[in-house]
Amino acid sequence: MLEWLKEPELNFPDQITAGFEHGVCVGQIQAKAGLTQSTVSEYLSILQRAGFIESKRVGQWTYYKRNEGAFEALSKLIQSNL
Amino acid sequence: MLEWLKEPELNFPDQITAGFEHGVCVGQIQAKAGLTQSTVSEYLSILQRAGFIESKRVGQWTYYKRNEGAFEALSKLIQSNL
DNA sequence: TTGACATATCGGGAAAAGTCGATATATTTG
DNA sequence: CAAATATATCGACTTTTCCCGATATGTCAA
Repeated sequence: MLEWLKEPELNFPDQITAGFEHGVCVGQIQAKAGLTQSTVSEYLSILQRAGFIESKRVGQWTYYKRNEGAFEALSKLIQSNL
Repeated sequence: MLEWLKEPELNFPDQITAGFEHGVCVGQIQAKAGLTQSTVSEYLSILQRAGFIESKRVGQWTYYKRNEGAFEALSKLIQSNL
């Protein structure tokens, strides 16, 4: 999922509601993942708590997008401690 | 354990048999880890199969040391794909 | 070759992670 | 407000991972 969210336009061409400035909504991710709605929702919330993605509620949809800063920080941490 | 093996002289001052050119022996790692011999042995063999450490049998001892190349490769992979 | 020591492998139980269906909550529309 | 839709949460079950004791293998020294 994190890979997918690197290029939302490419990986979620079916998302019609507006643009991708807020990210991708749960339903789109679920469809692509082939897991149940509850599993995907929980997974996304874990990633969010870990700081890797951010969410924005817009109407009845929740959009998730990557928090690139977290990945940069992790990359540096890994580089210096691995 | 991987952290420990970055500085064997510092982390395993009790190892007396020769130097550290071959790495650290299982018993030393086990003592520091506080896990059973079998657990540590299995763990080390997993890390070896994954390519992160190398082993050298010297007499009745098996010495393990980090394979820095694997860590560099992983670091690059993470950097470019994260 | 036998006994002592170091390590490896095996089988199983406990803990953690992954996944699901059912249901709750939130939002929009009529 | 009621129905429809999207997402979140809960409890249970399954799968995977972790860790152990017992035992096997390999090596050294007497």
